[in-house]
Amino acid sequence: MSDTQQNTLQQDYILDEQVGFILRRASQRHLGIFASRIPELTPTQFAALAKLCELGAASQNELGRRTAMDAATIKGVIDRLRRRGLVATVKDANDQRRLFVKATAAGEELFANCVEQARKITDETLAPLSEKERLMFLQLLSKLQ
Amino acid sequence: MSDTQQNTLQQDYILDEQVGFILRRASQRHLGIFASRIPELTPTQFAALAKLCELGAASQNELGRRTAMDAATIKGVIDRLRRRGLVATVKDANDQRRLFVKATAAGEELFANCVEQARKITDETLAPLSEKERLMFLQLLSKLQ
DNA sequence: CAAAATTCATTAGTATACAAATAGATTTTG
DNA sequence: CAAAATCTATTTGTATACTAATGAATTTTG
Repeated sequence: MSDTQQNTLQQDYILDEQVGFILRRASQRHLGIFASRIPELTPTQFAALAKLCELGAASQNELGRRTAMDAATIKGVIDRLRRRGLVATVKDANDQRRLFVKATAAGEELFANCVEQARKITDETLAPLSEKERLMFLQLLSKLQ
Repeated sequence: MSDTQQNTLQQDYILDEQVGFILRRASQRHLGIFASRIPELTPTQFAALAKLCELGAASQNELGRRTAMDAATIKGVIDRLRRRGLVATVKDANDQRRLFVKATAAGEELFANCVEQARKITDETLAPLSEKERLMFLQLLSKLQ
């Protein structure tokens, strides 16, 4: 009876043990590491720039899809990168709907200068794990995408 | 020489393999699952309510600390929960700086009604993993908080 | 005890994130 | 080919998240 009552109020639901909560905390820690190592770009800005350097160029929405950002989000990210002269946009002549985006020389240079820190961000994020654990973790996390 | 040039431009940095990017994608997937199962609360609102039901009551900042939200964030979350009558706030008589927060009867009832779905959210998030993998994953993820 | 340091809550500003609606351009289809 | 469907980018609105600054209250310290 008292067990039933306790469950009605508390239900044995421990927030700190839920995967969503721990996922959020791990993300926060990672974002903190990122901000301390690459203060001039946010993780999403860096992702857009990195993917752009990887692809060469892409339409705005296509870039959003490749970096897991919806149309509204990628628009803001590209606007801010363009304002800083790190990317340039042109209307696609073949398809008037598309906005063609590419990294500028300054954007490519900034990306190149950040890559080393980006690798350290990955290392530092995974630092609490052994080499074996890192591989296992990345393998399991990848399944949850 | 061509190898050096390629590295200068591309640097072998594959965004999709970085832990931060995969972490963000896994979070996005989890948030989608959450929204589909508990549309009446955001994950942070649910976290605040759950922690409040777990603790009984707390000051606003204390609740923020317990749910990994900074002062500015928890303020917004509590404001929105209060507007909907799910929590109530009172000035702490013993410490005039503190704002005492507790769940209302409606808040406790909503939490109780959501707990079952919350468990399913955890299950669905981890569904791509076997039982063994889930334990391993949670153990490793917890180290990265 | 008084000054200094800390804590608490609030505010303003910036940056994701996503839903929903819109308008124009392109593709698909009947 | 014309209508329907889809795609692209934009806009609006809401909700985290964090930084930095502020003022009021409390605690610590010399």
